[in-house]
Amino acid sequence: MQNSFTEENYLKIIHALSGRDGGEVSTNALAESTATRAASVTDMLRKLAEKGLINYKKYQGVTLTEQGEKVAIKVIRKHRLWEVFLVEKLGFGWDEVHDIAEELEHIPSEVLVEKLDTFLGHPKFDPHGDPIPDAKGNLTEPDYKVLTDVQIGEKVRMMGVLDHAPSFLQHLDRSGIKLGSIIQVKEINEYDKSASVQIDGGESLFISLEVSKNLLVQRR
Amino acid sequence: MQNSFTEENYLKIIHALSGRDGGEVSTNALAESTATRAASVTDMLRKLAEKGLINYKKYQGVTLTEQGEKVAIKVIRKHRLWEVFLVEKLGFGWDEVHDIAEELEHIPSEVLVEKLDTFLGHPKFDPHGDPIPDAKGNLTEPDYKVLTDVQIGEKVRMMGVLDHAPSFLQHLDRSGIKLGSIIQVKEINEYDKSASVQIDGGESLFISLEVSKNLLVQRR
DNA sequence: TAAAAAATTTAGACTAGGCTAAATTTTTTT
DNA sequence: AAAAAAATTTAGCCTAGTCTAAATTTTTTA
Ligand SMILES: [Mn+2]
Ligand SMILES: [Mn+2]
Ligand SMILES: [Mn+2]
Ligand SMILES: [Mn+2]
Repeated sequence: MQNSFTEENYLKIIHALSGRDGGEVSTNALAESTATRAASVTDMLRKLAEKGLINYKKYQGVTLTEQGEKVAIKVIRKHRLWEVFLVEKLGFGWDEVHDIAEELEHIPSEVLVEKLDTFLGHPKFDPHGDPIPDAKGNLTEPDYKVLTDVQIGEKVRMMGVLDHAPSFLQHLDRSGIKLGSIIQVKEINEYDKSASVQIDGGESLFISLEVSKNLLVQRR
Repeated sequence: MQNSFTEENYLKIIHALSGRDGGEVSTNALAESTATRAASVTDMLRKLAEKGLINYKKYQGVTLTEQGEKVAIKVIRKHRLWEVFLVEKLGFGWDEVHDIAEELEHIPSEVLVEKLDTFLGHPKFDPHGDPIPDAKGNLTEPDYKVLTDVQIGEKVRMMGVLDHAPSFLQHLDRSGIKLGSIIQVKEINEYDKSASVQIDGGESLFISLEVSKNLLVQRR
């Protein structure tokens, strides 16, 4: 049978929280991410386990089954493809598309997704630098590093963000930092770990530790 | 407050059933169109009346209030714009898009609709020839006539369909009849009212009364 | 114009998802 | 190794939307 919006959201969130290692996700973590109460999460977990989408033993946390993983990845694929559409075709800013994609990701129809993918030219990454799973369900997370791990003097390329909040993305816009930007770390302040960086060889600017922690970059 | 998917569907269906004259719609008609039972319709009508979206007095049938009409027209606008997108941009056939648009029409976000409209070049009609309401909520139904009302010898242009069923649309595809086709009525059989017509000056074909009744055309 | 038929509403119940408060289990501290 | 704290589950309840069966109102028919 079909999965509901709510079930799909749970699966997607379990996928995100269990990380690349596929570790157990706690009831409380899910309650936080779904903005519901722990008791409600427990109910849903029973149902998802019933449907064979998660492995769940009371008090032990949950992981996705193979089947649950497949569903989660399909939702993620749709979410990211729609984000590309919204930015590339409709002209939305990267800070505006998350909530809309959160709805569009639940529109059923395999053929719709594949036609959309073709229309967009089979993009590999979404507007935030996140990888788009392919039609077969393969999702490979590139191993970028965080800007805080970059040495002084090093030049790296901006590849993505950890924080997807509109306020953070807008802050990057105002700082002139975007996907593909070349960032050279000039100096790091001992006191607050803020950094002085140069973007695309332009003028220097200061960025806080909070910002550095949320920038994914790649050595070139 | 926001209206639910279900509420939006009811409003849209009430709009369709009350026709250009805005007449009362019966509980049973709604039950049929929503594929629910009359008792369920009654419950929903109480709720919609409560929200000021319909005029409802027990046993009297319903009409849309001005506010309800506005909501219905917004949903119709979204439905038809998404259908244009699916056909023009993604390459779906006109027989394949209705169910998908039935879901997409409920995605909220005014700005999404307006950007989509711009992206599509402000289309005036959807793939079935139905008029698309403008951003202000103006919806003007062109007054086409049905092919059964066309005299022998007359040449008309195919402008739309009354039946939107995939099977009917596919039948038209196989017959080579599409929006914009020039149809000349050659002969009408007394017995079953089937007609012999010529499409775009090509070879003649027979169409049944059932087909003629569902073709909207315009004198040229 | 009264009886029969049809349409509609009311009553009572169910499922999905959610909540609060209380009970239970696990984990952390002493 | 208890006791205390934190996490999780259970119990009981709520709303939206749906259903069936019964009651009521309107419409049709005789
Ligand atoms: Mn979602
Ligand atoms: Mn994204
Ligand atoms: Mn719909
Ligand atoms: Mn249409």
